[in-house]
Amino acid sequence: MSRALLTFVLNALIDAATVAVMSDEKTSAGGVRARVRAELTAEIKALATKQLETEGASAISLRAISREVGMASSAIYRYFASRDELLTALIIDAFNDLGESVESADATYSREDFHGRFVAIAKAVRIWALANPHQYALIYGSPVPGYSAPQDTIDPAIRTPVALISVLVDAKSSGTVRRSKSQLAASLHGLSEFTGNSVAVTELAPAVEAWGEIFGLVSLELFGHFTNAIDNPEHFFGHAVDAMAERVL
Amino acid sequence: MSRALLTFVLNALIDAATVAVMSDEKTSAGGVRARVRAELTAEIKALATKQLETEGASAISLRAISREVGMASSAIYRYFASRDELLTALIIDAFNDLGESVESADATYSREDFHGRFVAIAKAVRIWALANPHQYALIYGSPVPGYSAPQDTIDPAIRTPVALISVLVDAKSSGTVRRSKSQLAASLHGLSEFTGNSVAVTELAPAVEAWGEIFGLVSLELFGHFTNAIDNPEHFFGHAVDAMAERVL
DNA sequence: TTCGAAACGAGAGCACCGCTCTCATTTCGA
DNA sequence: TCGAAATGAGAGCGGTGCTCTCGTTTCGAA
Repeated sequence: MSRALLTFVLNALIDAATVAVMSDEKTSAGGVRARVRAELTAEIKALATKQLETEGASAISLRAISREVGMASSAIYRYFASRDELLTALIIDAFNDLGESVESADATYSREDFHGRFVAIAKAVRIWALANPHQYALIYGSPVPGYSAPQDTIDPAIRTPVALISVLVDAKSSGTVRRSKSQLAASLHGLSEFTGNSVAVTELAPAVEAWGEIFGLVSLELFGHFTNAIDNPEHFFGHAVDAMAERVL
Repeated sequence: MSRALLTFVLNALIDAATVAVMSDEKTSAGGVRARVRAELTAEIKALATKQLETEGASAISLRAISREVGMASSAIYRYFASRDELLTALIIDAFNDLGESVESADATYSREDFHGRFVAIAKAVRIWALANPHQYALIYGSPVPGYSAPQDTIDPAIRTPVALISVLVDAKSSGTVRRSKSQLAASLHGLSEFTGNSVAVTELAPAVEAWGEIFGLVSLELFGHFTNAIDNPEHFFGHAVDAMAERVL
């Protein structure tokens, strides 16, 4: 059930990944030129990633990259039409990287160990965020002013919340799950349909709340809002995640 | 009890607000020059705020402001030593603005209506965030690369979480509050001391979790991570906040 | 195999940006 | 009164994203 869900999402985003970066894809054929173009595109992205990891997103400069790659600043625009497009590529990579970490953490637990899977996923998010703070800020921090997420980013983006909901779907298919008391039909209808209606809206609510709390706690810690307030964030996060799992499952 | 706590914090941040913006305060005396300097400083900040609200933080440009205020681009640096310093001033303003909204929402409920106060505070955060998205992103979004919050910002920053905890402190002083099961002494010791040890660490945990969830849900909604997932964020948020209040109080 | 179209790289240039330095002028306070 | 401090203007430095043009290279279809 959730396996099918996951595979569906995975396929979707593998498709998205192989799509060309420029608006009009020029990487179609397998000529020599196409290969060197792919290599250069990858090199540009790698340099941008290095800049991101060391100096942060705002330090990513197309001119600096063009200098490092050894070509004129104007030539870079043959590969990425704008700085925003480069940023979008990095965002997709970051979402996928986080998603992979989360999925492999999930995979280390028995499919029936719902509590273990839930906790593992949550902790994987935090660990990844601490290890890749700038990437985390890039995907979960404030979006740039007029930035509206391109279609290509949404499949990678939902990978992590989908992993979390999959645990719920699996738990639902092999037992009972807690359900919140309120009526939420109006709010979570779409999400319930996403699970093939296998999870009712009332059962979904605590999971969405938990996702909000996971994201909130990680962000608060990473962005420095817990300094001088919480002495041992890892310890506290572990406790909180435990409590969430009990609430959700 | 919490009243004292609040007044303490309030006084601290009023002090902070009257402190001069430049590192070496030049606004000491009451001469004509001092007055015009204060006016100009305010005008610069107002223009920056306008830019922030319309175009976002990244669009704030000292040169553009100097143009609008009608002076040379270099002269602006007599009032704010750097773009970062201007940003910091806006951050402090935003924290205080949010704090005021939260506190006045809190004040509309009877001091003994802990549930009502809790819900009101949480909803005030969301309402303010939706009304001031760029300000919210400025204070709760990704911090700029090497940005470490100046001392002046922390008092305004804790205003909102303090309001939330104050509800807990008040509830504690006039009844019982739920306590989480785990041992958290190592993590929340400092925060407990902040409440004058009137709230035990085990009682504090759900409140911090709730703060994380409030912040997480608002951020996810505001930054667009709920699009196509949650049909009625307001409705859902209301439900979630209710659940939180029951958990905390 | 030829040849035109597409892709490419370089260079110059535009309009910005944050920030610094110098220099003349104004204001203030001892 | 007079010197020191505060202020504003201007020029300038080094950087940014992005565009346009102009040769050159490569590719694929005729």
